[in-house]
Amino acid sequence: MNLKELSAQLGLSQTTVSRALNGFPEVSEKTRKRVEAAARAAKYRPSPSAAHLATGKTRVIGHVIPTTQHRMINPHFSDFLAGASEAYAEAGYDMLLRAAEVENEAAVYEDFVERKRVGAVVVHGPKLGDHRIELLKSLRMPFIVHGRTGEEDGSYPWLDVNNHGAFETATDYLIGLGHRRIALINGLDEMTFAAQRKEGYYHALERAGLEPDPAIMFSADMVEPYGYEATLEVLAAPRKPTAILCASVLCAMGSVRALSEKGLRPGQDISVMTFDDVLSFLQPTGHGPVNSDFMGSAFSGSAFTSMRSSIYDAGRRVGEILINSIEGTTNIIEQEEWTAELIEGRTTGPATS
Amino acid sequence: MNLKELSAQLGLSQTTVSRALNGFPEVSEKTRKRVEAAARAAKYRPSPSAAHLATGKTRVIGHVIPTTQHRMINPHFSDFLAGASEAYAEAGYDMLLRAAEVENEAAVYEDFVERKRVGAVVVHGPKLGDHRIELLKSLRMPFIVHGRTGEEDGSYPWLDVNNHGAFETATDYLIGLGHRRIALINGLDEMTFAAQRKEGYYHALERAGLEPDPAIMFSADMVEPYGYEATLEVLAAPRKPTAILCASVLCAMGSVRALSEKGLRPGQDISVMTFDDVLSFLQPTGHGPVNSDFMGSAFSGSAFTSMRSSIYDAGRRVGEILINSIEGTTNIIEQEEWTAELIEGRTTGPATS
DNA sequence: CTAGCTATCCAAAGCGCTTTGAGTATTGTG
DNA sequence: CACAATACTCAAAGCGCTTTGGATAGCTAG
Repeated sequence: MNLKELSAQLGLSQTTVSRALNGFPEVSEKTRKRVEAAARAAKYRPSPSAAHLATGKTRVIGHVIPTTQHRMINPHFSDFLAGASEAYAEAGYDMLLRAAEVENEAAVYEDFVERKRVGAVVVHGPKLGDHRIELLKSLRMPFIVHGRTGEEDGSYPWLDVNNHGAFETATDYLIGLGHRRIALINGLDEMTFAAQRKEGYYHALERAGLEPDPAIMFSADMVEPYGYEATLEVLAAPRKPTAILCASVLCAMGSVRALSEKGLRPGQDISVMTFDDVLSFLQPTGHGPVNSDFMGSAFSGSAFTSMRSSIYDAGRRVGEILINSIEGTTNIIEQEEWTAELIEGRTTGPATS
Repeated sequence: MNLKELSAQLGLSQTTVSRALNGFPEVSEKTRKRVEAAARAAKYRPSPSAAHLATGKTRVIGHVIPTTQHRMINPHFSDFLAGASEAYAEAGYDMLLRAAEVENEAAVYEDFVERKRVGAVVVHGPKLGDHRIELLKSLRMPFIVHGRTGEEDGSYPWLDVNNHGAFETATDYLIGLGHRRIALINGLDEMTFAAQRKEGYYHALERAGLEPDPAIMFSADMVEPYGYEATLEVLAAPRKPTAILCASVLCAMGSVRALSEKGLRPGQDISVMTFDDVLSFLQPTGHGPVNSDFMGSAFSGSAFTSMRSSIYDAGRRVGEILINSIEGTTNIIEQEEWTAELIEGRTTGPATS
């Protein structure tokens, strides 16, 4: 069923039907009702391609997913996507995913613009001084960044968590427990979030009169084996740290694995603290297996002492902001900083050695 | 730059330019070269919407992601998507994601068809006797299933791993090590893959003259806390099993966590075996942190004894098959069964007690 | 009673592409 | 050399929608 058929069936022109359906004031309430009823009955749905061609607007948001060794389609990324796609769906938008090698990401954006493939994009994993921001501005493609580039010039929209503050708070917390030597298992240094977390960590150490030690600071993609290996190194360090601060619960899981292999109990023999993105596959299900109730401890739920901020919620909110900005009348550049919440779990305790 | 401008610039008609670019034989090789060069120089790219409108074809593949408590956008799902999206990108296709509640999935497919939003879809997480297959057939929407519905009637395309065989092999392997009591931490019973795995497990037990015991069989969404909780139950069982068979490395991680909390060493005090989807965030990075080389053991890489089949590769292959089928001339219904590979790790050993 | 509004509705153009049905050179054949 | 076949090329229609620029009818005001 298309517009032509529907309007023929109603004995109206395409113009009137289109206007009735799109809420224009030039059509009487009576006919609008009639049109809407008929459209519903006939299951009429306008073709997005035709609408796009006619208006130049498309209700599709693009995301490019990088395809390198640093495969970023990891649980963090996918939880974010889940949140964003729900926001899109509620607003009648769709999410378009395109895989591309990192060095080709610019070409993809150009393609998006030239073909008018999407109406906006969200930028993932911003680095310090990320080129993509300028590119998108010059292409006049609406966008929002999940994270920041480091330049706080108010010139582009973003949503980010207060990484600096989160790691400063975490480090303060550990110091408050008496820890003087705290290992840092961080994300990749070139990523803004990791750089800012490291700064927060430095800041807290400095205020406490502690010297940061590069020998117990690590930087890599936040995967489980990394947390494991880095922790083994930490344990082999000449002066063994009494606490470990991780950038992701994935690393922290690896860390705990290494510890238990060495017979160390987190929270007692050594403290482990982490940033917690509330990854969905680590949450208690609320369902549980057939013969068990499940609302107990969960790995990331209550076990880890952590700085918590849901990346799923961030995705949702990013979607909302983006859609508001491309639909909305306001021209303000939204920048939203979330504060991670300190959760006291069972993996930290007073410094022992 | 659009077709009209480009052809004006070349002094040719739109017809000729379009045909030159789309490889029609009616245009001389000389003009084709000239057109291609000009198109490249002008960075001309045809509008997908216009092409769609004109041809009725759209190079977009739809995926619907369910939004319930059983949040399926988990690492399994996202690794699959990563693989598929790469296959799409290479073929010039895009991936469209739409979030929907499970009970609304049918409505989404109807919407896809009615609006011609996508050219094909891939069906995730098939259940026994899944309704979606018949729906898609009746809607005449090309599709492929990742997994199976249980009906092996050759009437629809799918790609799946040999779940039955994988769990039969795994169980055989454990029995071969002397285990007589093997716990099963399975996926959700209504999912075909879980049902088939359970059958494989039953089959092997039966051949060995062993009685399956519902008290040590679990069924739930395959998340980490589930593996943890189920393992605690296993350990509390009247007659404690000597081995645990998990449906995902996520469960297995939870299982190992529970074991180490109880002071049990996997592979020595108790055996743990799992299906391994080769999830990307559990693989060794090959990069490693600044001060370490990383090619050591990885959680899922070499540690677990497992039945291994990459879900990322499956996504890639599904993408390829689907694109071939919608572009191709052949009309055969592709059905592809992969065999999971037995990997001997360090989490299994002879039965002890 | 009629000009001037307002409230409704409509025909047709246009978005950027593909494709049908012809038209014009160009070449080969008897 | 005439005619048919071949090789290129093109104008125009159409995909399904939105939107511009009227047109028509019903009312109010002068």
